[in-house]
Amino acid sequence: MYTDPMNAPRTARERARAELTREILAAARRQLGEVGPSALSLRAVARELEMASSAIYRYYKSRDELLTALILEAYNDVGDAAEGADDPAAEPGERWAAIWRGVREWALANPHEFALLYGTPVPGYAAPQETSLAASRMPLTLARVVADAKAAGALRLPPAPPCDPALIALDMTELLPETVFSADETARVLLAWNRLVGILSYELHGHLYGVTADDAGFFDYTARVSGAFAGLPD
Amino acid sequence: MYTDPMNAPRTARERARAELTREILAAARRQLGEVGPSALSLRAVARELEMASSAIYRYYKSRDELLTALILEAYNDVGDAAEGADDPAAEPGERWAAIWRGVREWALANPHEFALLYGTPVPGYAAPQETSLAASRMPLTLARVVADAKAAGALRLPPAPPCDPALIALDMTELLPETVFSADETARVLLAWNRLVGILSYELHGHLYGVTADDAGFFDYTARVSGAFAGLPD
DNA sequence: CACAATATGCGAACAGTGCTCTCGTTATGG
DNA sequence: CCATAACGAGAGCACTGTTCGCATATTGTG
Repeated sequence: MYTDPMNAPRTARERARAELTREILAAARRQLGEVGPSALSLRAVARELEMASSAIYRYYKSRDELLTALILEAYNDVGDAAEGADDPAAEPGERWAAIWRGVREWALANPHEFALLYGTPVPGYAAPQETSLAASRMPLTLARVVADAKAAGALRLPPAPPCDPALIALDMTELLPETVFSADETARVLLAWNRLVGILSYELHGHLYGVTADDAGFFDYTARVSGAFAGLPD
Repeated sequence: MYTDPMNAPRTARERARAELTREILAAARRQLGEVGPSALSLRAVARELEMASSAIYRYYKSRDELLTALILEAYNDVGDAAEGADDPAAEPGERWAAIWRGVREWALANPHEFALLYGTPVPGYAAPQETSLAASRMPLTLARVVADAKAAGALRLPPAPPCDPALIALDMTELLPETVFSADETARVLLAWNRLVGILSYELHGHLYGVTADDAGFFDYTARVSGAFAGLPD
């Protein structure tokens, strides 16, 4: 966790507050890993920390705010997993597959966090700006592979129905300044991102039961298909 | 609702029981449409029906069982939407797009039901046999378009990484006896089904905010891309 | 240093929830 | 006709998120 030196806690009280805020989040996260988002109980978190349940409200205004903090953390976690799995020196196809596998491993190890991010949204959550930035880290890691391949002149887009530029609002050039993406390329990357999350949702939520015989293998196949569609060579 | 004539209610009590069972489900569904799965309250359902909350338990053993009944109903609903949107006499591409649009309209009109089916699973979910049959209706509608195109010799599979047959457990021939699907074709249909659900999840859960400029248009584009990948002509 | 302002922790309380159990009442089948 | 089974109602249990008032501890300031 990065601490802004300008806003560093100066008094003992502020220091204790920062620490307890993190401890509450950590306890909530432990509980989340065990019981899932819908069963996350503020009172149980308070019990684990041996404090009154009402004291939690000095640090988080509501259960939803605590969940939002967990969401932010989880977005950064999956972003870390994606970026950590990427080896920029490798071949595009290998980079792509490694990122996909990295995200899958994170999702299998943290299914409740994954559900928190990509499953049914919790009742009254309103994604703040900070969240959308963290949320973009994982898909950006995918996009970077495509961008690098394009910069190297290695992008090979297989034929497919074209995407009307008017359908896309996202300006990829803002996020990856050194590359210019066409609407078609942007759309293909978006679909790859959606595919990665979609296939993991299916696997984690049991929709592939009796359908696939080898989930890991089918996942790798899906990664290859998506990579090829996004224009990665071989 | 189909009533088995062999198990038709014979006594007044059985008749009342069947009716009340349906009324409870209907009230639960009304409530589901308003507040979503996680906030569905058994007691509120009982209030709406002006009965004691404990009386509900004579008809559904638990809240989860009531939710399971709602899941079954929702699977059949989306199956109805898909089948109802399909015009077997139309061109494959048109059939495909119509089914996709039909499912999207259902999902937009019933977001909580959609979340119930394809979002985070509720606590103790145990999908009975009946559920998986109902769940297969929508994807089967997609598969039928591909099967018919193949039977007409119109299937044009664009090049893509091959799918190892060992990865697939589903035997499509069991579901569509008149056509023989290769593992590759089966995989492509599976991915199309996953794509349809995935893109709708993104749209409904707000993951496309600031990304797409025209959700309906992007959805149609996604349908075309998926149809082409599944081998539908034009 | 003294003091007012503020931050914090606690316990009680409120309105909910799912669910169980008991207890009369009512309908059913032998 | 009567024992049995089903049923509805209500009380109660163990929870939940959240609010409120009160006591205590820590501040910045006069």
